[in-house]
Amino acid sequence: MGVHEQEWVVFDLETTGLSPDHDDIIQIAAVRMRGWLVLESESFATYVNPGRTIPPFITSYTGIRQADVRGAPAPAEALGVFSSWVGNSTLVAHNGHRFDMKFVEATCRRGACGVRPVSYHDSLAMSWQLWGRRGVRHGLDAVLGRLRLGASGLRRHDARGDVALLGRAIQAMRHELMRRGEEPILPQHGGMLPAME
DNA sequence: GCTAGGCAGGAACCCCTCCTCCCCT
Repeated sequence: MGVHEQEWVVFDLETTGLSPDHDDIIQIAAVRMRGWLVLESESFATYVNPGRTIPPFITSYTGIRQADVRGAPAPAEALGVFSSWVGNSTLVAHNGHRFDMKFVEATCRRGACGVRPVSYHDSLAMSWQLWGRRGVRHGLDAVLGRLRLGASGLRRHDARGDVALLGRAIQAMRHELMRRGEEPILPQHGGMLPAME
């Protein structure tokens, strides 16, 4: 299967903080892409109950309140549901190599769940390829700005808004690379998700 | 975009350790 037909799941996590070891997931959102097109109708979103108080800074940053996660599944359980939704697709996240997948793996470890291998890409690689690694910002806001992609009603730092924007950014970056006559180079990493039930 | 933590990757160097950069919430 060539990269063009490949099916991807673009995903994003909101958490109680930056440390995979000391913080927990509070929201998971994802959208499917096929042939470099975002399939808006095939999306996934859930709040996650971290089993503790969400720091005020995180509530102001993400808009996620304690009441939003009350009654939501625990982190390992939510990841299990997500894993089933992902199926055999390859995951993609922005800075996923150093952030999102670390949280996924730490959550699997803490939840002592059975795991399965999964492949993933980090969309930072596309930004590096397009604009050069050094001396250029590659955060999602910087990428969206360079691509002239506005938020258009989507809320940044809500995982649902972020995956919709990241999907569009990936589409636009691919378009920009093709315009230059380049194929996107996306290194494939190996990670894990909870085993599918 | 305030705050904190630490990987990954490179440099220097021959195997590690140190260092710096940058991104995520």
